[in-house]
Amino acid sequence: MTNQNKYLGIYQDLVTKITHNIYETGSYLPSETQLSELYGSSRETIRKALQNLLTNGYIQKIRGKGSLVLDVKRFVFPVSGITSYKELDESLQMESETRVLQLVDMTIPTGSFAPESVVGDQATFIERLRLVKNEPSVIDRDYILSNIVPTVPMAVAQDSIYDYFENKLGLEISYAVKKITVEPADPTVQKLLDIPETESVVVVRSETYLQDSRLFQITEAIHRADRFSFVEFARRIKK
Amino acid sequence: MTNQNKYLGIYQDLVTKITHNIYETGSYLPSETQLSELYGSSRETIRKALQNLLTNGYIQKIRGKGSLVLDVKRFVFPVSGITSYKELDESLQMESETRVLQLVDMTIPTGSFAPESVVGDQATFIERLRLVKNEPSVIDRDYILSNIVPTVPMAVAQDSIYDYFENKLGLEISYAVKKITVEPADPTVQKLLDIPETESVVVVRSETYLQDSRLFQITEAIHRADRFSFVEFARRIKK
DNA sequence: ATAATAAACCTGTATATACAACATGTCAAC
DNA sequence: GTTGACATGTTGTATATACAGGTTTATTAT
Repeated sequence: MTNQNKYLGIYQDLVTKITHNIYETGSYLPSETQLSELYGSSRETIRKALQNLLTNGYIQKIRGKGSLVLDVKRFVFPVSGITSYKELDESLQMESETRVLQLVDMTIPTGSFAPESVVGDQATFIERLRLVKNEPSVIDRDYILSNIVPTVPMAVAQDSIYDYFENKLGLEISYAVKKITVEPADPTVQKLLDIPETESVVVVRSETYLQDSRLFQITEAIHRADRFSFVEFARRIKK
Repeated sequence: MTNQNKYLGIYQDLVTKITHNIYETGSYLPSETQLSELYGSSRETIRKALQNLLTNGYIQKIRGKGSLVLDVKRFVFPVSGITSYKELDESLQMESETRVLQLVDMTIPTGSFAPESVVGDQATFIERLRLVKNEPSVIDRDYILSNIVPTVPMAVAQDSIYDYFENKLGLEISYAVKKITVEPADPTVQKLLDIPETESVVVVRSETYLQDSRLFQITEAIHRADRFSFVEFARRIKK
């Protein structure tokens, strides 16, 4: 339970304190030296934790003043980051339901949304329909590469595949590349999402990689356009 | 010209070497100690530069092995990060043209896309049409708050407002919150973007802040859905 | 030959120190 | 009263050291 990493533990503690309004929006965190005394660590360790808060949009550091708590996390993060549906569901309490439509082992065919590099590879294909407040909202289609995850139990597809990967299999999910486009809905999608003809859908295609940079999951998420909302926090890179 | 910050200079040097394939995709960067010798710096300074490469998706660090150069930046970044249209245009050479439709001083009205907190404030309103390959693609609507930027010359609106803000006015643009939705196009938009009725558009609304956390720009970018593409690089946050 | 061990190299974490740069309040000089 | 100099507290940068933990290669023992 206790975290291995000091600075990650401090980061998480600060996040919960910010989200629980113990440190309020618009106010400043204790100074780095104060925090280092509070947590019994060096200032550098505190700075690593704060760096994490910074890149995730929790604070803005202002030289000579301190770390300002931002009012940004009030936003909801429907697609941003790498967050599983289960985690979103829990954090937003959005009354969602998941229906597993397909769960089959197959070789990845050409012409699918998967990249060329994995065509012909063995994978578990999962198709799921997500309903929010009993309304169909998203179709999730996943290829899980079998050389990394040999088999995906039905109960896992119904529940949370990320929890299974990380906590049962010990995989370290690290990063993903996501591409968002707007496309016309094909008849299958129209029917599943209960939308009229000519209606467009938002398609989020992503490739997810492990800590050692092995590709292990390819996903296509098809959203009803009227229910789609994506919030991004971005920092400007100095030139 | 010479950068003040050692680690930022190293970061930029590594970025250009990666984008110019001096360090090739799939290969490893020199080790941290080697880099520190190369750049005449301490290992910690190198690590700060690498941390920047990591969060921006250029490399993946693998413990015991090294910093792997990722094949991710091949993607195009049409909306991601805080990048001005001018910068995108230059980096992608996308043959774009900008037409300034409006440039007026006004007070921000209620019912606009700007948040409540700035309604009634003085601002410069800029409306621009972006054409790519002579096709209308995006409508940009900006409120630039007058208490920070008193006036925006026409030539600047035509060229690059970010360059003006940063290099002429010395403003430090720091972060932005962006929200992406899909909405039906109103008749004005339909006409400007030359799209049929019932067609949807992608709307990116953003608030941009300075280093001291003052809000200074509110933007609404309306994209033709068929030309819209958004690529995100995301890292998973450990729980 | 094979397997275990050791060495060498890599990144990850934690600490300590020093100084630069910015913000703010205090106090003296004018 | 205003200004200016200074002290203090804050974050930013750069350096150095030590050890933990993972990877690879070489060596040694069997």
